[in-house]
Amino acid sequence: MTDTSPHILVVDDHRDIRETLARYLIKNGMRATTAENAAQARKTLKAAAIDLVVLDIMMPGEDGLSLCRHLVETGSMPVILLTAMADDTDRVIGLEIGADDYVTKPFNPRELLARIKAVLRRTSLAPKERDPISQDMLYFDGWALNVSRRELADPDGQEVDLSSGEFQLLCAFLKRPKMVLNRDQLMDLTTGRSPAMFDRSIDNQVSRLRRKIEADPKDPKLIKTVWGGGYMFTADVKEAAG
Amino acid sequence: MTDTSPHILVVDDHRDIRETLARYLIKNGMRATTAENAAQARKTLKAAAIDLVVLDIMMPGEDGLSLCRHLVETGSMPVILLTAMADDTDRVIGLEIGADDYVTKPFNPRELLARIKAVLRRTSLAPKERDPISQDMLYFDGWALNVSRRELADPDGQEVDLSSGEFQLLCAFLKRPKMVLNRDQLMDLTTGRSPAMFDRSIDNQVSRLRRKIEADPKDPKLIKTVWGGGYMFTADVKEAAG
DNA sequence: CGGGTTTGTAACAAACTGTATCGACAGGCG
DNA sequence: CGCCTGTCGATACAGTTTGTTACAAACCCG
Repeated sequence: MTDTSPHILVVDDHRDIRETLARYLIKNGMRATTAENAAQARKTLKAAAIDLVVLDIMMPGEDGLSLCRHLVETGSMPVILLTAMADDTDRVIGLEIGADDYVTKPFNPRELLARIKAVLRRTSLAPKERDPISQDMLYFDGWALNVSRRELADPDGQEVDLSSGEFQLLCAFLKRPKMVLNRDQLMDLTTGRSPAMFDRSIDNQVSRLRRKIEADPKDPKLIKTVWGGGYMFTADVKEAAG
Repeated sequence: MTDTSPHILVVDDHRDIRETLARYLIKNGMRATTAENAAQARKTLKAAAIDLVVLDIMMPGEDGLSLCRHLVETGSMPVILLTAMADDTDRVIGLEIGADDYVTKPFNPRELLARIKAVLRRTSLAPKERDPISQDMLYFDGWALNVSRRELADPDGQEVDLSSGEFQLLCAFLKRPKMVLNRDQLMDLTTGRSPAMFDRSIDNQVSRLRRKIEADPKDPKLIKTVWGGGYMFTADVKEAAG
């Protein structure tokens, strides 16, 4: 699918995981090398032309995190992290130090393959032409929004589907928390279109969004209605750029 | 609709146009003052607290363009240009010197009102919080794409409707002209999602886009198919940031 | 408390987009 | 040259998304 088959380095201390994954990658037209700890990985990185590293951050000995940090800081080596469980702290740390993506164990090999392809795809585009990847996370009231992946996770880590419009509306709110936004402004921030005369579409989107993120849509805590003024997002928002 | 009604200065040498427009604006809850030439406009700007200027660039005496240039360069006074006819050169010049928007005569007052509101809306957001307005135009083979407005105009100046997906696909092509993009890359550049296994959705979008922008969709000149590789946009692309 | 305005949301319709399918066509190979 | 295989174009169709409409409820204000 790519011109020359990409070479992936799989770093994990579980033998079966790394071997199985390597075989799967090879079966799908890629080259794969494995390493069982950070030291071994460093050697391989010097010896071979690796295109991307898949790395478990929880390993004995030198921590995977520090290796990842090293890779990210030194060069432009793409890194995909494996994190045990959907543990929020790990996830956050991984993205904050600049990993290109992460996958939680136990992972679906097909999904990991897709993410590997996606990262290679992005890095294969000339840096000048590449879009700035705003791999940033936004947190509010226990929720986590991965902007680049367009994924929203509730406080329990459960994923919640958002339509395109709902996602844009939520982004608009999160970028301007605690600020009253009238319907025209929201229209501008989401669709960019000029609002029609008697346009209730924003109201509808707000209603639909509330149904998904409010504990009790009848008594909204996050998206407050400002009578005669518009809407306001009231929760604190914390952001973490990738 | 806004806290304090905005004050608009209408500058046009046609008496009926400026009077009618001023009345219309007042009827819709705004304040309006008129001026029939650039000199008069300058006086009014010094005397009153104007929020936005609607300016005809084709006026006898001091040219509207130079006044516009002055306003844009000195302060943060929003300007909406009135341009006679859908004349491409005028349109380009107006945006290049940094006008916030333009409307072509003969114009629909409702549309102008909507654009005034839109510009005020944007400038009312705190500068720090404001999104960078990428008021940029992309030109290719006689076509003009206004990215911020999401409007596409064909070589005759006729507007062509694009769906959200078609617009994103076209943007992806225009940002990377003369470059073969495979389906995975295009998927990444448009929806951002991981592509499904046997996904023909990109093919469909390409087909739909071709129907709209190719003179003969059966024999595409702009979006070439690269057999086994993907698609490539072949025309020259010129961009103009606003 | 009554009238007018604004908001919530259910129901509907239109538009958009992905999937499935078939036929056409390019390339590989004998 | 002719067949075969993988890829592409086009159509039809279905699921989702989204704007409009309508009506009830909430709200402000006198």
